[in-house]
Amino acid sequence: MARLKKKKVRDKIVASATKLFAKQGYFCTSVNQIAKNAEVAVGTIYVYFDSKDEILIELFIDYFRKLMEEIEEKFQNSKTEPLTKLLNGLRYMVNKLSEDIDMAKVFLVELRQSNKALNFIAPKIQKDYEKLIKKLLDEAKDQGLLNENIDTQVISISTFGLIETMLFDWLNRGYSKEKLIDNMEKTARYFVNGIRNI
Amino acid sequence: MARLKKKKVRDKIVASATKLFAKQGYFCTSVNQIAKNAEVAVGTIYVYFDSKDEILIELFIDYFRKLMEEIEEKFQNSKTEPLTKLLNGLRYMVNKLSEDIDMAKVFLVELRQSNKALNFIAPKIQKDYEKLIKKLLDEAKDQGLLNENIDTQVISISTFGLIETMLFDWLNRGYSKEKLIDNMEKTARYFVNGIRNI
Amino acid sequence: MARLKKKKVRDKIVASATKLFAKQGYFCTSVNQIAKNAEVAVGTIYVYFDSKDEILIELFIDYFRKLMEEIEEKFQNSKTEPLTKLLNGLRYMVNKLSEDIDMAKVFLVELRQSNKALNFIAPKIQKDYEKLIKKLLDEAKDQGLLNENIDTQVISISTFGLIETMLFDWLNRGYSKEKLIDNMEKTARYFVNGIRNI
Amino acid sequence: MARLKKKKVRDKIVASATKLFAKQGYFCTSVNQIAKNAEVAVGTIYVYFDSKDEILIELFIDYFRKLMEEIEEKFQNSKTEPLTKLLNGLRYMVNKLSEDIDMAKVFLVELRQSNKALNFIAPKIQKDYEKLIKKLLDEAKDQGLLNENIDTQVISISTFGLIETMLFDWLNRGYSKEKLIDNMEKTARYFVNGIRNI
DNA sequence: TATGAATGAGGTTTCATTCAT
DNA sequence: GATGAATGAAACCTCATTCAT
Repeated sequence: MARLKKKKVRDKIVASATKLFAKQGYFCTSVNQIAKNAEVAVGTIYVYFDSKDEILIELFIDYFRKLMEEIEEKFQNSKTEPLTKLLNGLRYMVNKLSEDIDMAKVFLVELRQSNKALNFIAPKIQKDYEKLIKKLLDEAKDQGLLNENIDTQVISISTFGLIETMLFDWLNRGYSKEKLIDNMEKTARYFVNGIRNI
Repeated sequence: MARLKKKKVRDKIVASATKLFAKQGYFCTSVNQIAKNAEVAVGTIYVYFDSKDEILIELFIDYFRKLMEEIEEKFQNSKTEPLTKLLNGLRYMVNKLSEDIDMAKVFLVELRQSNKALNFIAPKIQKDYEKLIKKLLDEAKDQGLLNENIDTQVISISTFGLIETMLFDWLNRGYSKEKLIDNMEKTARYFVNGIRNI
Repeated sequence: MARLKKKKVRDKIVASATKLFAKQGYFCTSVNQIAKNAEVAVGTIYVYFDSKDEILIELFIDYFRKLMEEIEEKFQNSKTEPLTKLLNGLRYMVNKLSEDIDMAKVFLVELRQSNKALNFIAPKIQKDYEKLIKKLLDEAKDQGLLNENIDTQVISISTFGLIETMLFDWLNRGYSKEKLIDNMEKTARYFVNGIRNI
Repeated sequence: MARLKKKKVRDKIVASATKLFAKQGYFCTSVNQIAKNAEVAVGTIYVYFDSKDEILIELFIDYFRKLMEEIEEKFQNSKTEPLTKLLNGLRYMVNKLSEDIDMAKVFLVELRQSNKALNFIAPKIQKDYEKLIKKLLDEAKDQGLLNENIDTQVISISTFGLIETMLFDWLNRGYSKEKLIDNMEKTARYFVNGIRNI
């Protein structure tokens, strides 16, 4: 029971921080604001986190690990053709992030901050993503779906960027989620068409 | 002569700010640091700029306007095939930005900050870019180089994202400029291949 | 207990501010000085007050409300003749203010500053004072002690001014408190003689 | 001609300072503002005045000297009864100050500032005023118009205060100049009635 | 005389963090 | 664990004054 409550307080803080970071950015959000919004005292935050930096970091790691696990599971279980898997994966990620706008905003903006703490996290996230994609592409190569001299690393980087870009544009212009998914589908298809062996 | 000196001081401030914003980010750079690095007094900064925000904004506008003008000129003067023009343009932008690493960093990171100031600038920059690209793509469509149902807006957004992504990856991993250009070439070719009418 | 301490810190800040505002004026007193003199950290001041302005405002309101309540009580309880009440009231106010020189100085000087904050406070104080005096004078008129065509509003304004002037002169020239009270008695008597119906 | 221009520039500065001090107060007015408003360069101000303080001081002295000279002349030339002269003098001063609202504001507010510079000037002004009034009252005493044990010093102080108060109230509440003059007449008559020997 | 860019000390305020309760 | 008053370094910005032109 105590355990449960502990979880609840921590979650309230994370939710509050995510929301405020998304709305105002990391630097324009004060720990006092996070506390007030989470309906706890400032001191309480420091019971669960060592510093303001830590909130951001843990928030990221938690979210991204879950996302990666979900994707990986999707990739492993299915027997679909690898390039279709890739399209599905990209759609899934965009869809998932679009369901938690606050997280998406934090993900897009703060991941690029040259914040001391994040300097350490951001590359790790991207590396995890790349490993996933490269495995898929190697599989595709093995099946002869990709030309031999296609650079799989470049594709990893690019697809990550396309996800970011599409989300960022959507957040900025505020159109419907359907339009976002449609845009992502299109750009992913263009790109995959470009690398597919014909 | 006085005019010349005035220009010089302003330029020193802009250079100092760009460098520091790139290294530490906007929020972790203090006006005092900018002043010290530019070898002027703090007060001098406020002779040329109304606020710290203004430095960032003017710095962006100045740089981006120049970049856009150069690209536009390249596009207009040449009689090359439109899709090749697009490839050339993307290469040119990456090349240009890679030559001023500090500016590139600021461009990639701060443009996403939801700062009051930037909320105003970022969309304008992207809109300028889009207009340029769409004109090119419409030209390509007219010449039958693109399939009729290709979404030119999505392509504009995507190519902007690919430039950002490639640069960001390069800055993070620190490989050679040749490798960066090569990566950009590849991803651009993949993408253009995907939309080209065959 | 915590409550008690909280009250004490606030009081220390108010006392420190009053003293320094009196000695140096509002603008020549820095928040750092107030903090140092109150033996608290600068930040502590902003726990209790929103801004430097607020300190001045709250300090005034607190003091003046108390003073008005005391006078009102004196006026209501006594069955003395109204014009004697007036003389007593004026003497009481001068006496009271002379006992807290710092407060008197702030009262005399800062009340005239056209500070945004004070523009709001000063009129309120004077209105409260006027209401009190006019009630007394109307009473006197009813008893036939004042000529019918005496302007009670003018008298309110004037007596307020006489208090201010006598105090200001005393502070400037630094004579004994007895002399101050004596001067106030005299001028009040001259004035009341001038309006009394004979 | 050069002389004339010199005068003109100085006057422009004084007029600008008076206006701004009246509107914003001494401390909230910057030298740059004064310069801009006077349509001269900042440096020019320091050609004519040693410091910001000096502007305020000279502005006061200039104005008050003229005012006193005018009153003195009025008092000397006339053969009117002294107490009527006093009433006339008070009316004249209020009338004069009410014609230059900016100067009146500065006069009323800044004269009380514990500004280092003015600490020296304010008493001098009041002393000049007192000397004038006491001379008049002594004359009245000699003619048997005042009771022997009337305190002429107190009256000097009080009448100065009444002028200030009436003006201050007028500025605060913003009624017509006729009403101001009427109020001053009334309060002066009440007061003089109170001291007149009957 | 007149200019106005340059100065830098000092102003108010914020805020991540601590610690006694 | 939970609290929130207290801290003080450091942030941005102002402004009276100077001085080379």
